[in-house]
Amino acid sequence: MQDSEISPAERRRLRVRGAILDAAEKVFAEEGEAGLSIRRIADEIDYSPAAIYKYFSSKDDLVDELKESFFGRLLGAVHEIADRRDPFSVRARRCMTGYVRVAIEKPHHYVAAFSGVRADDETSFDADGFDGTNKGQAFSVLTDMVTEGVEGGHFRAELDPVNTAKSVWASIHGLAMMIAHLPDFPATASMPGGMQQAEFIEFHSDLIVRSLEKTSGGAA
Amino acid sequence: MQDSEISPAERRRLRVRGAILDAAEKVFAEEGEAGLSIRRIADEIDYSPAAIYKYFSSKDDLVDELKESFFGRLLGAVHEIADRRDPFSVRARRCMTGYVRVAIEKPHHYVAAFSGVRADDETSFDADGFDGTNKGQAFSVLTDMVTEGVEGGHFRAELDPVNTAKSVWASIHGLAMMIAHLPDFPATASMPGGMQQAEFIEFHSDLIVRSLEKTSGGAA
DNA sequence: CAGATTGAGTGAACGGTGTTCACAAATTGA
DNA sequence: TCAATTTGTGAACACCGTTCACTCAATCTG
Repeated sequence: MQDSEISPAERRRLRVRGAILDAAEKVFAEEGEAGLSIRRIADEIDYSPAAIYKYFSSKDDLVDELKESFFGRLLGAVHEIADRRDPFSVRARRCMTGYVRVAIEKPHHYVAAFSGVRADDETSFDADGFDGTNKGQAFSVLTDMVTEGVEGGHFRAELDPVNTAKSVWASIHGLAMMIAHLPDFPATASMPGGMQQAEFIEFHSDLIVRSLEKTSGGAA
Repeated sequence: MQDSEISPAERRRLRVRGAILDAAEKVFAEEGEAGLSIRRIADEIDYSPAAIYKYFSSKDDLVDELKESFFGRLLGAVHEIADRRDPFSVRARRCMTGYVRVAIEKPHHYVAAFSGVRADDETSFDADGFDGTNKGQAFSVLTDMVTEGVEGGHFRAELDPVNTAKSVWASIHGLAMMIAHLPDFPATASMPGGMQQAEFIEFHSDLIVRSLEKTSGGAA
């Protein structure tokens, strides 16, 4: 593993490429996709707009890389939670709350990550990791969790892991989107004892897990 | 109710305004917000781009009207379902399936309707209709439904209507967004007995209702 | 009816966007 | 040292939303 493997030219190239991505990331996080322009990035790194096209074939390409890397971080967070040795029921809940929490840390990223998926010809949703994309892997974490829940007797036996995982994902995705778009979605404004954001995320996750569990009964 | 109330000039103005909205609606439905430009609309109705600014103060204004009208239709559909005299449990499920079904009829509209909400300073989510917007009303339908479910003994008594309605809304919103972005989200591609879209929407709605119900138990 | 006033519609322009292209400068390889 | 490849640039193209001075037709008023 000698770093003399890559020439100084390549290293310099990677550094500039990184600087472009960093500048883009910064602007994107603060002002979203709308505020991000090639000329703005160029300004930020003191290059001419045209220079960026020596590193990225189009703005979409550049933005796609931002999205993928964000999704990677999101996936990492969920994985990290899923791998913990907590009891299943708390682990399942934490997967969901963790997903939402990380997702809304960068609202613009999360929203954008789902905005331009039209291009994907075949994002097949099979049971296993398949298509190496981060999105695919995030999904397989969910199917694994459902399978474990069913096999461990926590979840209803008739639940199909793939469809159930999709439903669960849709539900937490919905909350993440809601909060990303209207940040004070959970805050029940005029209600004195209203829920804080964190509390609401837990409430929502709890409802989802409940919908899968065998025993429910309102144990007041 | 004599139509001589409005002058021919006003009528003509309304007709042109309508033509602009119709043209915009058509382009928007087919190509989304990205494909919609003032010049494109102007072309479509054989006017100059500048003419449109005699009817709308900005493109955002125009698009906002498209969104609001779409949300109105969505609200109408859900209301219509909520008012039916079906047994509660099927009515509750139909509210959700209906919402998703109508939402994804015009994916671009639905996505856009949630995209630019940042401006709303105070979309307070109280228990009642409040803020006359369509969004607000759609929400109140949900709180009413939860309240009815709790009072009727179908739902767990400890559920707070406002928070529960928000959670339910987030869940169905998530599915609608998923399908809007990746249309074959439910289709389990490589799985032979995979679910069709309609079937999956019902599955998802069923899971949501189950999370609220008192009795669950896996009655296989 | 004549004249003044309002409003609709226009073409041209401004500043912004993503992107391309011919060209200069610098770095690399022989 | 000379050739070749790559990096960076400035100017341009086509598009965007928007504005503004302008024309022309319809309307209201005396």
